[in-house]
Amino acid sequence: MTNTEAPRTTDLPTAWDPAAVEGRLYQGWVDAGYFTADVDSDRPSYTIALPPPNVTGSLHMGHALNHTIMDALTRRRRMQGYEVLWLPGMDHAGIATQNAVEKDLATEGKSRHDLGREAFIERVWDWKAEYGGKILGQMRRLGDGVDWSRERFTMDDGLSKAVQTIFKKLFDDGLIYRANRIINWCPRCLTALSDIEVDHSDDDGELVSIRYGDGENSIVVATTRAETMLGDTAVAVHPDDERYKHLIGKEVPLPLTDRVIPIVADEHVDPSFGTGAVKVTPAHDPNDFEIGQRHQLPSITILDEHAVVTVHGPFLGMDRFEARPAVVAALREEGRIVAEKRPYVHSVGHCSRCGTVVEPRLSLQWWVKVEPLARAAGDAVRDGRTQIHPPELAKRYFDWVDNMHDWTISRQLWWGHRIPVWYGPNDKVMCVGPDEEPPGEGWTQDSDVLDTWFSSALWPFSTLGWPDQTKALEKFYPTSVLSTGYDILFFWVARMMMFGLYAMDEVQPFDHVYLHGLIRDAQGKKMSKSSGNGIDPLDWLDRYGADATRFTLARGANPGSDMAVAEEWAAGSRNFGTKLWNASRFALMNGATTALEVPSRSELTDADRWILDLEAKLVSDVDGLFEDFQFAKLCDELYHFTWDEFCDWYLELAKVQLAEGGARADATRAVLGKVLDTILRLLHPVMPFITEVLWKELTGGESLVITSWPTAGEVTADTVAAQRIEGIQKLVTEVRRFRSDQGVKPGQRVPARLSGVAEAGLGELEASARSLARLTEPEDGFAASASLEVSTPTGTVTVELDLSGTVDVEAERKRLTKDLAVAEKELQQCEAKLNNPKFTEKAPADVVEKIKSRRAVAVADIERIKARLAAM
RNA sequence: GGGCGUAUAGCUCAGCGGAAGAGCACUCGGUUUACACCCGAGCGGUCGCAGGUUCAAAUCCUGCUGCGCCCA
Repeated sequence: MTNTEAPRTTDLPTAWDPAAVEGRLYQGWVDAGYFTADVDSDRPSYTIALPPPNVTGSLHMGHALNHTIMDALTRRRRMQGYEVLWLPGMDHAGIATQNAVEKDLATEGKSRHDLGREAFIERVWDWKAEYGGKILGQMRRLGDGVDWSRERFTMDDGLSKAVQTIFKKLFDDGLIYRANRIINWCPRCLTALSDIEVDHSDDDGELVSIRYGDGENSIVVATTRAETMLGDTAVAVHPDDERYKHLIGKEVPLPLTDRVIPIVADEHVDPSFGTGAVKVTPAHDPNDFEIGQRHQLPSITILDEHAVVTVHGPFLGMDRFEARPAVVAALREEGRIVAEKRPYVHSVGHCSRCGTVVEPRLSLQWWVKVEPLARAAGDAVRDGRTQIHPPELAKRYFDWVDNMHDWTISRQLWWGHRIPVWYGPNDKVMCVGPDEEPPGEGWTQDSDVLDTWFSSALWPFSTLGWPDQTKALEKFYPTSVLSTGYDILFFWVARMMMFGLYAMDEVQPFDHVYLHGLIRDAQGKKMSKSSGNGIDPLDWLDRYGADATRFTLARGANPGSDMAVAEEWAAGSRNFGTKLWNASRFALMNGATTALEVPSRSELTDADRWILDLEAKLVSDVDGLFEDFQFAKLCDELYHFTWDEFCDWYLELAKVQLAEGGARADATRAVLGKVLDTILRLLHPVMPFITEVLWKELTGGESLVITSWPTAGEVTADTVAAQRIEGIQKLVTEVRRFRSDQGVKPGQRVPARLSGVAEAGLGELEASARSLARLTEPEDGFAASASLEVSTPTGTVTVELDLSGTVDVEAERKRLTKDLAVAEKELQQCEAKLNNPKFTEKAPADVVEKIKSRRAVAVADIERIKARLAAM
């Protein structure tokens, strides 16, 4: 604390320039070690594992929102005295990164196969060193208070060891197996994909009906993928379908081939869809595969890994999209096309990484048997070990984990964690643990790598040193909160839950899951490259600063619901920062300080007590809203208090108190200092930069980052002060309204005589009221040319003004007529209720009382206004 | 096809049983010694539609319609 004697001046520049200050400030915090977590601390821990961004990615609005939330949460806990660990890092993004490097290689006319596996992987590491992790620098610009000393990457040695450890454990427990099944295959990335790496969209296609067989023994099937008929091994119908009962068990010749295929009965066929008969291609459709299994049908693969036709004949070598019309044309030639529908809109799966249409493909892959893991993941939420916010989304989580399909984890890539399984002579298979030697001669390792999510599912504990029993793990696991968008609840949250519970002896990976909404444009539309409505957060950081960007995002963050953002929102937040800046400058120029003790309540003015009470309520509200993850609401409260209460009213009232000088001015400086101090502390988690600068100037303290969070004390209900301020606000507002209606310039001072002020208990505030309403004392020759009566909670005040004769009677009549209409409507509503005996009988007494007093006020207002109008 | 959510001022959203709110936009007036990124005043809504419950419904229930999301 400084010994600054009030009043003093301030060195604060006249405007807040974020670009000039933020970088330096941030580096200062990092250098001071404020964000470094201490495992040996005896403070309670608070941990957030940053959802690792993709190593190839850069900061987008979704990140900016999520990072703002996590930073706000951790900064508050740090101020509350927790040992905070916010752990940063990235994932290796198998497909995306490999694609990026292969694209690079392609410009040199090379493929990864030209380099060979080892050289290629080296090349990826080089690429990462040079281009990867752009986002880490962008996080600094946002102000993320992460512990950089603990930064992790999913391909690090330690995390790779964690991957191998859990793979071995799952393998030994029989939860990992290898099976030949239909998987989602990307013919461009040349790898398997899990269900959730496939995006479905409604695309234009075609529906072609084809007749198999002839005459009575013929049957018509419909398909959107005519080319797959080359791999048909049956036609299926529902067993109860009267139309086809006679055909069950018979065979039909398959057109364009020399094969005949059976007609089988299967309960899963929907008789009402199409013709009720479906062609069965077990090697190229997941449902057909199941039918094939049930009826022991052969699977004929007709497409290679690039989705090029491999069956001999006229279609050999054609791409699937080329083969489709060719097959239809050939069938038409034979007169087998019964109907064609184009366009036929249907759901088509696309690779989430490259957009290529996914090809269901029969292949041998590694799988995680999720049933026991998913049940545990559901239970952890069901029994409250992990809480989902907002709770409505828990249902979606249960729907997912309770109906989860086994997870394909092998990827036909080079960049990633290689599957630690070796194949030896006589079909021997061996899974190698992290501390074991791979088998020697005659054994080869599986060439595939693991899904990136397999390693990021370990993130909350692999980053803390698992499988070693580290102090960090002991101190910081389970993590406190996982914050992420609800869109990756399934992708990632469920998987972290499964692996966390499994690896950590049923201890959940996080106590709370906070799910925020998605960012949309000003019209509520999804941001996308194609519609060009995306906003780059870096642009906002450049033009409005980190605080404004963060405040905009936090202010829109209502739990679980999407938020629209636009330029104007950021500008509004910037304006708020400027307002805070200027208010602080004013306070400091007038000697606001935290070095002076706030005097006891009896020595304070109504205005002082009023603002202090509001401040206490603000602390309590904001504190509670933080606990509830209600970022939008807490931002709104802070905005409203700062601008509408503190700036618009208290600062104006304080001007009069400061002008009084002496003890009154000193008390005011103390109150200004206290309230401002609280505002800055409360705002710091969301707007760390501007609050830091202002707070240091106000208090001379080291840093707001390590200053204590305000504690919610007793909220005093000083109704006298509250009513008097309400009265003075009413008085000032009515005078302003009158002046505005009368066309009196805002700055023009008007002589006025006030009566009834002391009787209403507003004597102490009269000077303030005059200052705010620009009213001067009546001078010699004062001649009231207009007057108005203002009813306040504590009495009616009459204001007589000398407008030098020029009174716009028509404007005044209009104003009074409008007031009268409002009062009459009010009276009518109150009477309607009170005249209803059921209301007076059944409604609670306090409600009836309230309506009665409202009626009384309305009656008095009507009487007063009517008298005025009559007198005009 | 199944499930979930939502419909409130021109726009984006709060409010979720007892007097319709905010931000932005808009209109008018302002060199008021913190701030024009500002100040003051104002305009603007039968709370999607139709029923029901209740003394009382934007708020609870039912149906309908529109929109959105997830899953198949």
